[in-house]
Amino acid sequence: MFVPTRGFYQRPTVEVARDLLGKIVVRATGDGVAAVRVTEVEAYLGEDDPACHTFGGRRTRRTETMWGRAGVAYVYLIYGIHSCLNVVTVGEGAPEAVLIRGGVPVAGLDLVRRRRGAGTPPARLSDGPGKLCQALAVDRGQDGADLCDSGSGIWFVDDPEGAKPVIRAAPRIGVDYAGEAAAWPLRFLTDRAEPSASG
DNA sequence: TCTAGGATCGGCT
DNA sequence: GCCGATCCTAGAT
Repeated sequence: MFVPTRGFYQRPTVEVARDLLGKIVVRATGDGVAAVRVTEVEAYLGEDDPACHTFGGRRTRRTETMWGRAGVAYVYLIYGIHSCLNVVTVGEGAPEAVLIRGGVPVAGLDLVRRRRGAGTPPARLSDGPGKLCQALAVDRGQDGADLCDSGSGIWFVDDPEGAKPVIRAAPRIGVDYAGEAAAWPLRFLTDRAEPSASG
């Protein structure tokens, strides 16, 4: 199974975002292995993107990971409750990233159910950024984890079924504060992704 | 120090 | 469709 090398991530963020669709996030912990096929992502374009944490060159303790090398995880806490998993792109000094917004579990289903609640419908187990992190036991402990090294406990692989997904673009979610950038079509979904209320 | 607000989610109406 | 949870971050003082 092909594991993307660092060069995969050292490319323009939108390209990486589209290519991450259909890939599988694998997460190994002491509890076992779980994996989710990515169906929805968003691109965040760094210093010139008002929706991005590093807009205007903001470089703080939280965003430090985004300023570093490509191919590592950027994980932050939102609303004091939920973790969000991002993939750092481009390279040193270019603080851009792809937010993994959602996917469908393809391995370790029992583990995912245990983490998300036994009664959760399968389609709802990881169909949001916070849910996906809960399903894969990702929190800020994974901030800075190297996605090119399976020893980090989190990495991507190609889908063995391999079919190139149909991709459509849409405005990003929850970034109304970003003015016209909120309308930029930087959210990418596959045909399998659940359409959201906003379309 | 203090304060406002957030790349969300689930429960309730 | 609306709203509260919950706490960290960033910017202001």
